[in-house]
Amino acid sequence: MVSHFSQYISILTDASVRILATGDSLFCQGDAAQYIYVVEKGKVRMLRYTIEGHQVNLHTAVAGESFAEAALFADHYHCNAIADTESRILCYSKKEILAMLRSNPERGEEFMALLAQQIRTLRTHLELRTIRSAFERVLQYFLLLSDLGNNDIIIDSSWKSVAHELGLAHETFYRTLAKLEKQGFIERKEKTIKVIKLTL
Amino acid sequence: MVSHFSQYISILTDASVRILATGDSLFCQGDAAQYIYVVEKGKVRMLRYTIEGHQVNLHTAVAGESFAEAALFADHYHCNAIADTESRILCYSKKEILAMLRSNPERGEEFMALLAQQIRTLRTHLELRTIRSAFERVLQYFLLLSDLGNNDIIIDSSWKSVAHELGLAHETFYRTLAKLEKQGFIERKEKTIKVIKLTL
DNA sequence: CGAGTCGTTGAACGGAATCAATCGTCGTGG
DNA sequence: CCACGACGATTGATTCCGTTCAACGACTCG
Repeated sequence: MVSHFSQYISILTDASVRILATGDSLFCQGDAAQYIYVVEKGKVRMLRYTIEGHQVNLHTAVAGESFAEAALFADHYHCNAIADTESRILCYSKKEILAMLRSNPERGEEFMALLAQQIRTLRTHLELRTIRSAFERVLQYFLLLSDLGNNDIIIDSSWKSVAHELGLAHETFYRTLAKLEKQGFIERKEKTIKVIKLTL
Repeated sequence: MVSHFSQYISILTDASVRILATGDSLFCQGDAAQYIYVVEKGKVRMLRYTIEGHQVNLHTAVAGESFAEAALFADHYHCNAIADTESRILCYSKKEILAMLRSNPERGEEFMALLAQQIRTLRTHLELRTIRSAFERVLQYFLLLSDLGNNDIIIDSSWKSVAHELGLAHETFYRTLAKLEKQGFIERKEKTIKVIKLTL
């Protein structure tokens, strides 16, 4: 989720800059993978399309995050990236990055750690998706967030996007929130702060 | 999915061996992460538990695969690993692996590629889970498999485990298979070979 | 030859998606 | 400044479809 890679990547290599308007495409599935990216400002959403044309969101990278790192070791991108809002994107050449990682073992290790972190995050998401019940799913989501920085959870994104992240219709998510609160599992102060009450 | 890491890891570092009976635990969530592993024989399933005590499978590593690589960069394991069958496991010390990766940039790069591959696999799984309709989900699954080695797909695992991988009840999966065949999207020769007919 | 499991199909249930409507807020432009 | 549109948050009613329970044949394994 959080990427610290962007913080040192910029020191070592030159980046070109791309400005994207809302809805602009950065790359498409199948394009030759030449760059990896850091969001300086804005939001970039990665998605694929099903046969019926439905969109499937893979990830949304926000300011400060790098993305498409996995493309370092692939010939082409395996998804599409479009700007969700007006965005400023730093583009780092794969070749330069690879050269840097090769010549600089400590940075290489940091990069591995970044990849490992992403794997953990993805596994966690996958774990959530295997929970069928919306109630259990949302509860587990909060529990996972809570044991990182106990008790109080602050959600900075909109409920709607959280619902989407959890793979639930937003209506279902709202209802589930209300149910969790009614049954005393959570408490909601204002719209952004959360407290977990029970872990049973 | 497929890990080639195991093939060269054994050349460079010594591994201790653990023999597990069916149901034996290799490590538990929260244990200090000291080793990463390769399945020499058998199957090891990684899982977590929800609050209600339900099991959530994260991954099943089979013979030849490495697993828990992400733990290289974590203090403790974030899931449980238990043997699904009698298994023989090679255990590699984190410290030694890290030292090897540090001193040997090419191997480090291979390892990064392995992690990147896992990220791609996980993303694909996540993508599939966001498709609500069982019909589309299964179809998309076959399409993803087919554009790796076009047309014919050979499934080596049981339908049941595929169903589980897709997050579907096996009954639903069987029905969906039949429906896909009836509508001409796929063809089934015997139980293991598949042919995709339409991509519309 | 049972015991166990996979593959398969039928019937019924439940719960999440979907459609729909309301309210509040925020930003935008006339 | 206010009207307007856009969107998030919320709740109600209905539909749909995947799960679950159940039963059966085929096959393997001990």
